This record gives sequence, structure tokens and C-alpha cells, in this order.
Amino acid sequence: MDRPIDDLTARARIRDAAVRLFGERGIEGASIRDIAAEAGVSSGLVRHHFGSKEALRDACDEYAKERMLEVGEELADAGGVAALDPATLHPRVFPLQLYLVRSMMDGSETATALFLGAVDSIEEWSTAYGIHPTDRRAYAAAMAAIKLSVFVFRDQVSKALGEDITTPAGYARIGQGLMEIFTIPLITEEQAEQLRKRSEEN
Amino acid sequence: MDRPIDDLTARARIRDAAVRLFGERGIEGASIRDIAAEAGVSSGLVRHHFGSKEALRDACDEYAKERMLEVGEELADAGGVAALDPATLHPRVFPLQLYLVRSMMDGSETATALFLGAVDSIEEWSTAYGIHPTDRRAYAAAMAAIKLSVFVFRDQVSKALGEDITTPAGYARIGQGLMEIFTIPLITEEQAEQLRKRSEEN
DNA sequence: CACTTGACTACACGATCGTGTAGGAGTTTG
DNA sequence: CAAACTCCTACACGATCGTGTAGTCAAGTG
Repeated sequence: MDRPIDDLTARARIRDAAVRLFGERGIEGASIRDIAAEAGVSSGLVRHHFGSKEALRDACDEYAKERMLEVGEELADAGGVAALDPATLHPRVFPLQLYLVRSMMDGSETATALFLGAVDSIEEWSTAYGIHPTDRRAYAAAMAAIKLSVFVFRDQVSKALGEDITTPAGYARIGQGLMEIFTIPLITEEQAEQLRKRSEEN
Repeated sequence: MDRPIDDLTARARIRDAAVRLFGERGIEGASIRDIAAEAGVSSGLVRHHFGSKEALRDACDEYAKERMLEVGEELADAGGVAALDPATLHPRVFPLQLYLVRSMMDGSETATALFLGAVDSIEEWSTAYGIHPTDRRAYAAAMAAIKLSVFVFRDQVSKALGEDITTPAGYARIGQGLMEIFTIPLITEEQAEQLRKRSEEN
């Protein structure tokens, strides 16, 4: 494990259980009692350590945020095109992604801030990379949403592939599918221009 | 309105309210009483017409499915590249998309079947269109997930854009951002090939 | 007229939720 | 040694959930 030693305390087990259950079932779908049972403690201890469900979610937000930023820095060190390689996005971030998506959908400001930060990063990156979309902000926002989409629809995507995408193999497979969407141009610039004009007429 | 005359009955109002609230708050987040209040009826009438919350959701699934397939046929008649134009995807399908995404995340088989059907369609279309991804199924699944991603993260995307994407203008803007992701190749075929080899080594 | 039927409401039920309270067990601290 | 503190459990509370039951009202129908 790459975690600090004191991270096996009951408090940490509760937080890990919360991240997992919140991510799988959504915030409303996972009760304090479910989380306590998953962590092997009483429901009262959850309250003792975190105060309330809302505070527990805040703690999970902060934890997931820090861990994701750690991974982000690792990827930044790797640098360049390699950062797009799905296999380097190790499955250890999967539970965190699932949680953050759920938390975001539930209105978490921390998770939303992470999303906005990602949009900013993509915007800067696309500029440095020499890409010139019509609306850079919209382009970056769409790309940020895309990166999370397979987490939201993991059950459906797994079913479509006949392979669980929570496994490294399945994750690599759908990751490659995503990559090739970025790789293969679907329509030419001329066709795109036509569409832009047509939509402006409406 | 393009609806049948008898579609303004209390039953229809309940179903419309359910689609709206389920889509906005999720299945668990919208109670029978909320839906009844939104439709301006008693909670008992919801049960009278639909029997249970589960049955109400099934009815919403079926309704949303039929309406979406209607739109799908309209788009098929329009044909070709025009089907990618975000402005032709009229905002009237927005509540239905929101609902179906939520229902899908809640494990709806009807909604999941719609997703799988979309993957099939994209697979066939990409073949006819002359696209040759490494893993066509994964490519199609990723693209299907992508098309729904902006609905899931509508709040975050709206915040990133500083513009509500549930409005036709915002919808067209993010739709164009999506389109340009499909248009502008990010990495060359050679780079993609390198990534494929590298991921196979792991 | 009496009778049936369907739309609709009011109200009560058990279950489950987040939360609050009281207290036990073990360690630290004066 | 005793007081204080932390970790932890057991249990009860009000609220809200989906659901069940009884009954009102209006529109046919014989």
C-alpha cells in the first residue's frame, strides 16, 4: 500500500468505505449505517469522527481531491502525449473518479472546482498544443465531460463491450476507444464549417 | 403541442412531472409526494394510476424511449452529417435525455437497452462511414457515452461556460465543442500506434 | 331511481433515514 | 490513584419514505 501507516484507523476505514459506497450508489443511495457496516464499525462512530453525513462527504471530497491531484502531478511529470495513455491512468484512481462524479452530480463545490480546474488545464494545454477550436472554452468543457463519461456509464459500457471496464484490461480497452475518437477526424473542416453556418441561421 | 389530445390528463401530468423530477434529482431524490405536488394532485393518485414507484419509472422509461425513438427517426430522415448538428437536436429532448441518463444510472433495463442500441447504430454507421478503429465496439461505446456526458455534467459544463446549456444557445455552443473534438485529430496515427504498443507491454 | 365504475383525496402503517444521547472500555495525564 | 480524554457502541428520537386502506365525488348505465 502506498498509504501512510496511520491510514488504517477506523476513521480511515470509514472514509474509504464512504468513498466506495457513495461512488457506487450515489450520495443518497448510501446510508450512514451502510457505510458503518462496510467499515466494520457502529453507525455512531461515523458521527463521532465526521459529525454529519454532509461533513463526511466534505471529508471524502477533500481526500479524493488530494489523491487525484497527486496523480495529476505524477502524470504531469510523465508529460506529453503519454498522459493520454489509458494504461498509465492506473485503476487505483477508479474509485476516486466514481466518487467525484457522484459527488459532482450531487452538487459538491469541491468536485465542481476540480472539474473547472480540469477545463482550465485543457484550455491551456490545447493552446500550447496548437489546436484552434472555434470556441476554446466549449471545446475544453466538452473534453473534460468526455473524460468522465465512461465512469458514469461504466455498467452500460461494460455491457456493450461484454467486458468489465473496472478491470485494467477493460479499462485499457475503452481508453483506447476514447483515444481513437480524439485521433480519427470524423468530418472535414469544410463540413464542420457548413454545420456552423447552418446552426447560426436558426 | 405535438401531443395527443388526451395527454393533458392527470395521468399524463404525473408522468411528465416524474420525468422532470427524476431527471433533475435522480430516482431516489424525487419522492412520490414531490411528483404529486409538481403535478398538482394527491400522492394517492400517483399510486392509483401507476401502482408503485417502480411501475411509475417503468412507465417513464417507456414514454421516454418512444419519444426518443420518434426523434431518432426524424433525424434519420434528415440523414447524413446533418444528424450531427447540435441545433437540429431540438431542446425538447433535453428532459428526456436527463431522465434516461438518471434511469440508466439507477439500473433501468429499458434505458440500458437504448444505450446498447445506440452503440449498435454507431458501430454500423462508423463502418458505412469508412472509419476503421482498432476496436470498433470500444470506439462505438465510447462515442455513445460521450454523447450523454454533457447531460450528466450540465451544471458543471454550464458553470465552465458561464452559460446555461439547457438553453438552445448554450446547447448549440457545447454541441459545437463536442463536434470539434470529433473534427480535430489530437494525435497522429503514428503516435496512437506507439501508445497502443506501450499499453500492450504492461 | 338504484347501481357500478373510475378518478381522486385523506389518512394511517411500518421501515428507514440522519441525528441525538448516554455510557462503557482503554489510555493518558495530573 | 483518580480525573480527563478518546474511541467506540447501544439505543431512542423525529422526519420522511413507499405503500396500504377507506371513502368521496361525478359520470354513466340498467
